[in-house]
Amino acid sequence: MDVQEKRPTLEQVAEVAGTSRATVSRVINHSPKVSAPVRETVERAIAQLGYTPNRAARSLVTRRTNSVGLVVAESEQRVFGEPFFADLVRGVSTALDGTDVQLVLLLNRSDQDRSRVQEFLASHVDGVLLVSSRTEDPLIEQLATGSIPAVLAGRPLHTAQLPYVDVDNVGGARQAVGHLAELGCTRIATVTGPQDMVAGVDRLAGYRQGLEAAGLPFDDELVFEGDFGGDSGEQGAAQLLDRHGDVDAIFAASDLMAIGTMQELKRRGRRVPDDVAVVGFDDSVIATTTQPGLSSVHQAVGELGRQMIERLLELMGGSTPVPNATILPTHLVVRESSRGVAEG
Amino acid sequence: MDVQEKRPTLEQVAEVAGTSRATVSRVINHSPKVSAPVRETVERAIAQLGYTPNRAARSLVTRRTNSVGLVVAESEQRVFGEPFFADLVRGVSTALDGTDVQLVLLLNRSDQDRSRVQEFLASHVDGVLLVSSRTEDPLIEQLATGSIPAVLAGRPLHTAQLPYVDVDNVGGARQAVGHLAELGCTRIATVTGPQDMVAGVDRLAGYRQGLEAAGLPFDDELVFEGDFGGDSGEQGAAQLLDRHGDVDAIFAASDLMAIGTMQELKRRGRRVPDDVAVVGFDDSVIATTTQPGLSSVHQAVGELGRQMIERLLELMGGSTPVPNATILPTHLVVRESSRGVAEG
DNA sequence: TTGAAAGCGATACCAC
DNA sequence: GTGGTATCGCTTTCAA
Repeated sequence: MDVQEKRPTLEQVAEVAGTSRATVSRVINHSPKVSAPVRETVERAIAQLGYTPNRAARSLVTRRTNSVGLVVAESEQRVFGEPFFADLVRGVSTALDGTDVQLVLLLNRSDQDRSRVQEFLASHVDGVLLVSSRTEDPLIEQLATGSIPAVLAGRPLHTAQLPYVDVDNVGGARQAVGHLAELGCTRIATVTGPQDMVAGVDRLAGYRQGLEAAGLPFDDELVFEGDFGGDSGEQGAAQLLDRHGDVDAIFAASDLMAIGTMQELKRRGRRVPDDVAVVGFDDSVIATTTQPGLSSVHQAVGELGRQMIERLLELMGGSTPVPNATILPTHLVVRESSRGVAEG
Repeated sequence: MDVQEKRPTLEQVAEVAGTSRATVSRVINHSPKVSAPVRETVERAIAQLGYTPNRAARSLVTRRTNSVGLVVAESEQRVFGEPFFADLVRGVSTALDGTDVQLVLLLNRSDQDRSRVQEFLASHVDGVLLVSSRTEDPLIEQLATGSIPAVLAGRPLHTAQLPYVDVDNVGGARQAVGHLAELGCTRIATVTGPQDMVAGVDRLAGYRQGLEAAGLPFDDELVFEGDFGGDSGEQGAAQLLDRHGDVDAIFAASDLMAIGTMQELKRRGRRVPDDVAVVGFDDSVIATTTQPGLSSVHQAVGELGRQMIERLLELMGGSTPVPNATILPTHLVVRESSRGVAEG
């Protein structure tokens, strides 16, 4: 019934070490005000008893929990589709290694949950990492006005009240389009992401910039708004080709959409890359499993997690919460779906 | 600098309600020994002040943390590859909804970490979910002898000391092979998983059972041991075909290996499914993105997580830890990679 | 049924 | 430097 083993307390360590609680506490917290010999004695006692501090007792007085919450808007297909989530967690977890800060996971599904989550956060974690691309998420606003340190994954669309870390969506998309242009493509279409998500908006912006840089005109009709899912890729390709049969390249804002695109192209007898070159975004595992291999923009998701923790720990350490941004570089990985078009 | 807002305490609630701490505590903990009118007054006061109990203080006296740890052996390609991890977390998280038990994530990478992790678990969580297919993981042994409730994801190979939840790997594999046999295939090879992981062992066992049920002979030479990764699928297919050119079906113990297999087949000019039918295991997203679509054994990973939490909460509630097993059904999802072989 | 009071195990302030 | 001690917010006897 009883969950915990009887663990030694500060008191007992003190007794063994022949000193006081206070001193033992100082040793544990690496206070400089302890003489070397005493410290040594205490450390021996600690080792001997296998003492570890009771977190609850400590939290009670310090008013800190030594844990950070990773809050994920459960609705996020983008987050849960593909290795994104696993990579993020891995990055965060890696960065937390050796800090004795623990990671608490919170998925808030419904909007009803929000107040519960919010309440929980306020009293049970020292900091928050928020993953929510729904640009209007009220939680963002609440965190911004609240007193608890928070860092966002991804640029918030409206508020810039909170520090955030994001990958260079614009740059990645621009690079992808530039690459297609260099290949000699002149009718470059795009299946873009939802325009109420920043990643969708930014990748579209990058697409425009890429066209501009290549001296190609922007054409509304060459844009299809998908939802990052595979089906919307198929629909997108279908619609784009119906509208403009001369499309010779498609930039899809996600790998899943890119794959959908390639499937539709195949269905229509268009060869990839010979007739239509395709580039995706994410560089997920599946990009390597397609036939032909999918060129894609790589984003360092693990690094994203690592950087978020770094920022957060800074804030928790007392840095003034200047809303600042960290943008991680993205780069294009070229595979067969966009290779040898010009050459071939 | 200060992380916490000034939150109301029991004391304050008591004052507002015109009663004592003790009574308020009873109300909060749903003790029956409180008169209706008093209870009502107290509840009003709680609502008015927006009171929520301080977890640390509570833990300190109850010696329970109200949190469970999800421990994942970081090395697990199988766990982090593909949606497995995300699905599992989602399932666990769903099951925890409304329990006020929080989920703490622990990835232990190196073996050195293990003692740290072990120590942490002992003092900071009320229960443990362990995901580790390394059959000899010492953590299993330690948890089995320890006093903290634990549930395993997947059948442990040697010890049956702990309750576990697993998917029906054997049945799924058997079904896959049976399906291939029904299609008329008679030389059914397999690219199996590592034989030091239970999932690998069980899926191979299922393969054998499937052959037997179909009246087909088992042949060592038709078995290649992969590592669940895509590359090993390619190697496997290559080696199997080199050994036996007449292979007319391949059952791969993971989707990634199945895809590798299909790539190698294509490279050799073997058509799927016409020349060689292929079935994978996992039924992950990528199974739907291949050309042709990959038939695969579906496993309910989310349900796995849900069931694990259910077991764990039972144990934490005081059930005697009878090492028992829960096996979740798997089922085959047929797609093009194994369709119309007999018919066509 | 209700209230007073004794801890739970740490931290941190205050003397020495 | 070191030791005593009040304190954190809650649960839980023990009396009343």
